[in-house]
Amino acid sequence: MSKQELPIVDVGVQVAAEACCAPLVCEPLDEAEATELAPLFKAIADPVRLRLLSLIACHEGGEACVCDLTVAFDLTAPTISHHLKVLKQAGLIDSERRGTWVYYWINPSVLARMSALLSPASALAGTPA
Amino acid sequence: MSKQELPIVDVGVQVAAEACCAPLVCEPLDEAEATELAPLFKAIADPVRLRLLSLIACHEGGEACVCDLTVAFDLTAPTISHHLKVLKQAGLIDSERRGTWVYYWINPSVLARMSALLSPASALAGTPA
DNA sequence: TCTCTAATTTGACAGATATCTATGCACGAG
DNA sequence: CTCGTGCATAGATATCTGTCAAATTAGAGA
Repeated sequence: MSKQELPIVDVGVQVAAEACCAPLVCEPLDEAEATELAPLFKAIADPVRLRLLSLIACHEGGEACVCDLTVAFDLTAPTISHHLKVLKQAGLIDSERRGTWVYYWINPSVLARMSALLSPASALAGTPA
Repeated sequence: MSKQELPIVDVGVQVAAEACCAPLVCEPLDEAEATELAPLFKAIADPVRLRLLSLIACHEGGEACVCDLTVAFDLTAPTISHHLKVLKQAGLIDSERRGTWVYYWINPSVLARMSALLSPASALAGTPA
């Protein structure tokens, strides 16, 4: 109990980096990493963009036309376009124009990186390496 | 500096089952789910809060005192307090006062849920269908 | 060419957010 | 009880964000 009373000030705890993208729970994020990662989460920190991402990912062929996406919302086309731009600038999706339509698909590696960062504290509980 | 000892702690372990919510890529999110999930990502969509979460998760004992956290930033105490409140209201962390100090620890199950949602687009990445 | 449709860009505006200073509250020590 | 410290809240403000209407760009077809 007395142990918990003491303010063991030891913030500089740098637990030897080893893994390429260590989960949040394994090693403290430095300022640079946090600054780089936060915009990724900001990009999906919106209900519309979360659904857009999901709709694109689940769409047949792994890609979706803007017209497919727009009809799923009660929002105007410019607004959908804006959200797609945010997702694209974050690197979460990419797009290509084919004739009249523009198609979007997700970038799985970025999503995987984000997932890994949040991955279970379980790794900490029992992982050897 | 060569701290190798891992703080293998048991932080209120209650890892959510993986099957609780389908990944983004398996099934389109409906509006209600998106509205519920977006705030979780919004909570970590900030460099300061990402680092706070990481610092707390990595801290010895799985919990950290506010005083430990404040010194890691060039921000005032009220600002840190504000960010901790945002994280807590999102359900990502919890806290308790013990004597003079207030301690924060992360809620692994919420983090696990978020990770699972973004989890491997692998299904999608390899499906030419 | 001219016109129609798909999608983006621009400009504007209400609402949210990050930060600070000043203040208040809850402890523990005298 | 009084004082000092750790932390939270309140209020103020500058900036960012989501949305729409209007204008613009790009391609298809007559």
